Amino acid sequence: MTAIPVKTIERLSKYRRVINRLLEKGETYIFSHDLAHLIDSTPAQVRRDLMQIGHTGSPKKGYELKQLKENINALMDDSDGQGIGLAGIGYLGRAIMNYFGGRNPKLTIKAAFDTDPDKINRVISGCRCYHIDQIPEVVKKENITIGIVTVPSSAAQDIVNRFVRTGIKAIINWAPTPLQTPPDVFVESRDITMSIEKAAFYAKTLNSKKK
Amino acid sequence: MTAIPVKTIERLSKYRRVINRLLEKGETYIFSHDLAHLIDSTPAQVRRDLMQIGHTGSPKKGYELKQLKENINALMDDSDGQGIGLAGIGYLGRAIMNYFGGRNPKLTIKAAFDTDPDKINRVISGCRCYHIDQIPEVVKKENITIGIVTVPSSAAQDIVNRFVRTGIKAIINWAPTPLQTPPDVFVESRDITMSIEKAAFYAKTLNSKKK
DNA sequence: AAGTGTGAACCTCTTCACAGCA
DNA sequence: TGCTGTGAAGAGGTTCACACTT
Repeated sequence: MTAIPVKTIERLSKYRRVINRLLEKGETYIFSHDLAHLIDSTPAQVRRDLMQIGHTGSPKKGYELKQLKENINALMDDSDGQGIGLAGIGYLGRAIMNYFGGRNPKLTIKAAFDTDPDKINRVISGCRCYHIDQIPEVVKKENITIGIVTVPSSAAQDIVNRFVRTGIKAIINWAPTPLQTPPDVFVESRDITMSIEKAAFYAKTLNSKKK
Repeated sequence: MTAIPVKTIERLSKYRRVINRLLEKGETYIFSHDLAHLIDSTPAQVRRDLMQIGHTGSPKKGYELKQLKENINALMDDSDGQGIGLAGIGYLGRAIMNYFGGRNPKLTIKAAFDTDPDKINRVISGCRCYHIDQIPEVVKKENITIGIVTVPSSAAQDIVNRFVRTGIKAIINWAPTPLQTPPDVFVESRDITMSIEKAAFYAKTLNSKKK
């Protein structure tokens, strides 16, 4: 058996979100084409993804939602839960804290780090703030395994080095700069400038196509 | 000649950013392996990308930076400039306005839209705020061709419909919900939950690998 | 000698198409 | 009949490997 494709992992996160909504509404089964519609994908893609995680359905009723949710959880969640540490309490950091807080019971933002003395030791958006020098102790104490970087570009590499040194193995970087990390660290970069410039290019292209 | 791959467009945005920095430092030429290192890519990838846009270098000196910048601009920029409209003035909206303001001379956030009366007609992060009912007039007046959506999920589809109705052809969506759009509209979705859950999965996987 | 330009191989992911099943 | 499960084909993107250039 080969590893599950990255793109499938991404979609499993989306499936789970809509499945939770469906279960709350009292639904029990779903067909691949309906699930596909809800995450803006295709029926063949859904069937292929569920095949990857070994979930099977029936031609008559489709996929059983409760079981499917459990199968996705079993693959994606750590049974002990995982902590998240966020560095950089600006607008972007606060947006993420507000948005993500309490959304996933196995995944909690446990600590925010900054250098601004006005923020340290306060609780902002439900999250305790610490000085970045406290990263080693707090990461250990709170079982933090994921680091979020929302500091300015100039500070990003330093923060990442601190995270990596304490053993963090996955980083999400919103600073518009590439990072040096060891090969066994997963880095996801979300580059805002790049997104906007890409959209601008396609806006231009699509506009020039109209007759 | 076939179209330029999406991934190449993404990297061209990154090349341009580092080229601007190099030009400011007075550099004039660069080799593919050095440029690759700066955006965390490979020499073969750089040569392939520059081939796509018809830029050529010399074995002796590499690629001429000023000319390369101009070639990327010629492909990516609209000579008249393009306006951006942002809907949803929360933390995330402000983060984007602050970060992106003045960064690209051909690409300006011209207007922010919200429904909160306290924000309307004020200038926030250097950007004039309007009520969302004013989208049609402001989009026309300011030549807005790109829409950024940072409203809550429940409001996202309505905002997108308003943008699409005024002729906007490219949308960047930060709300964690799929959008219904006509096929000739480019949509880029930046799903924060998905990013974090993906990172959590790889954190778990990488941690269980250590002996 | 040390780089570029590029056909071809390779890899990853998506879609097709159809056998099998309830 | 209308779905699922899946081998095979296709599309898109990356890397290899080497002829060519200075």
